[in-house]
Amino acid sequence: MDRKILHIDVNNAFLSWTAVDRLKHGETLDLRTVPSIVGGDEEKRRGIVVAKSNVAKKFGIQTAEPIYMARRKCPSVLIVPANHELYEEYSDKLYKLFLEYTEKVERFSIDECFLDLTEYLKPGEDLVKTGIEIKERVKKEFNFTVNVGVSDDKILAKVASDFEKPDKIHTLFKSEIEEKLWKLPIGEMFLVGKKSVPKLNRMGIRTIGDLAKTDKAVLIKNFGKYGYTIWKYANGESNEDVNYIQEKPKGIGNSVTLPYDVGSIEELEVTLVELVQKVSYRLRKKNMYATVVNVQLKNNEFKMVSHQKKLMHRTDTTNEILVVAKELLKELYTGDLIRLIGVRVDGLIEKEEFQISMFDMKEESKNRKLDNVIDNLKDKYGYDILTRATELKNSSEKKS
DNA sequence: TCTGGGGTCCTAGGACCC
DNA sequence: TCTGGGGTCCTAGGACCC
Repeated sequence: MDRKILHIDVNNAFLSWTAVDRLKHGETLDLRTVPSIVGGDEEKRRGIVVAKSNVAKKFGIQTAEPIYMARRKCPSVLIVPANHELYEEYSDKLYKLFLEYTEKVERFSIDECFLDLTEYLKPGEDLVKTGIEIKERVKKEFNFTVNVGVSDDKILAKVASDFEKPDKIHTLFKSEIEEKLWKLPIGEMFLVGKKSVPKLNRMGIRTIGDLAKTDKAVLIKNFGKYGYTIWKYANGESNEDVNYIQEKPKGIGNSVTLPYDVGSIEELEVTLVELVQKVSYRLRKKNMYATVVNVQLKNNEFKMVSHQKKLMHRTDTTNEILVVAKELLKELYTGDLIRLIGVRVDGLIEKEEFQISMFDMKEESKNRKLDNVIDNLKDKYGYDILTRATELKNSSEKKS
């Protein structure tokens, strides 16, 4: 069954949205017309390029590279901070516009959607024309541009939207793969990243066409399930559906690169508490319980380690998660200098409103009441309104 | 000059059970 | 004198995406 799919991707999303927002607030310079980047805070050792303007790209600046490198390539590059609330606002606007065309919209990331128009085009309406219409409407109504990929296969639509940027529409129907897809280097394929490219190259696979024509049994032997997946993608046979029903998250995590390498567990615990508070707050906002807690550390040599623990019973309270997270940190910590610490909750399950076990009522009630009070204050006055006693203690210790 | 943060999915090995 | 095999659950690590 052939589908009618569009993949729509915002060009330089974070940078474009920042530029549009600044223009709206009276700024006269359009960031998109100069070498500019959205970057992390260098003083806090988070200095990487998050997004770039096309002008910055012309200087060879690449996403995810350290800002100092970007500056070396273009000393006059303008650096603006990230603003996730703003991005969510623009992402929502875009999503709502897409819903005018079909209810089958999958939000693949903050700046990318798949639209399934299979059953939504009226007689005489054309998929490409609809794609052009959406592209032009976004430009006119929101003042930023998108790329549109058009196909009868979901993954091919995604690959197509990546072809030539910005503000372009491309088709990549199954009937066009030999001509348009197979000549491309293997790394252009969705899911083929920098670790897989050399492995495939060693097997003599350099283009997507080489991959498509390789015996799938050989790929499965060498890469397992992944080998079969990319073989299907290369042959335009992903057959994946547009998942327009919003799925519940499977895990929630926060991590932070510390402003300096930390060599004591007491100091790590201070950040651990903050992370657990943030993660458990988000968990409660989603109305979910966690069944697994996970702690990660990255040392000053960038080596990542993690430990996780399945809980005896599901929970959403700060204290219960914190107790386990502290145990995991103790297990993990070997005395290295630590650069990053992270906390995740996994194995999330939805809260059933009317089935609260006796255990919850007895054991959790105190924790839950405390969390409720704190959450309500955070909702009302902003997330940073409250800090725990441990954090206060630590900051006063530091001052003295 | 020094490398972010939020996710998903897969694999492999060990424990444990029948 | 040697030591099954299948299934599930749990954990650690890694690849990939934006």
